Amino acid sequence: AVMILRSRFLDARRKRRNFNKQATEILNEYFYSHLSNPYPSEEAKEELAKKCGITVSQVSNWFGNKRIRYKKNIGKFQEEANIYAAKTAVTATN
Amino acid sequence: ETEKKSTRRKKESSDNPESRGKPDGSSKARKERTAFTKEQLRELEAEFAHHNYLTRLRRYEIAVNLDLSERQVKVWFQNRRMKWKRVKGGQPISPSGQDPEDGD
DNA sequence: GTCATTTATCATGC
DNA sequence: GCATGATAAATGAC
Repeated sequence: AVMILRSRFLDARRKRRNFNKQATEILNEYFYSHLSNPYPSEEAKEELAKKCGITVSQVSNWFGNKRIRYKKNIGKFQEEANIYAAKTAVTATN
Repeated sequence: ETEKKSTRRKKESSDNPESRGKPDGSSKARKERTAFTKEQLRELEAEFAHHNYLTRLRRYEIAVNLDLSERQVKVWFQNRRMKWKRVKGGQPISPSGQDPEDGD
């Protein structure tokens, strides 16, 4: 019974703009090549942010969203998981 | 003054892959996300404008007044402080042209 | 206390 | 119409 209306005038905030294709590419590469521990360190975030042309906060947001959305529906991300897994040969292969 | 945000906590490798902020299966169902009313937010923000920090007495008074738990009031102030730091430290001055948007 | 994080929800893009 | 980025309530580590 959530009868609480957020506000009459929905906050004109949250201006969302999609990232570049290559930025998403970079982020996904990192995510799927560190799938066992998708938690980039602070400096890793800074590096990703620089490479993607976005802020560190945006990198954190992206990983936060990606993690939970991946967890909630792994099946939906299987295809792209394959794609990026093939692109990167890192992870724990020692 | 050369000091900055040096030693940031790190907890990784050589121990527990899990470092921080990860609700494990040990916690009971997470509380449903409460949508605070405008009045509640108004009061909270008004109080925050006076004091960034709460005394226990004040926390109790506010909780009773707004019909919130003390925990909710506490957490709200914590989150608010974090947000304040973010906004304040993010862009103290506008380089060129202001874009006063966003900011929940 | 701070603070990265989880999670739901919001607002937008297309 | 969902995909996606951003925000905020809630949690847990420290």
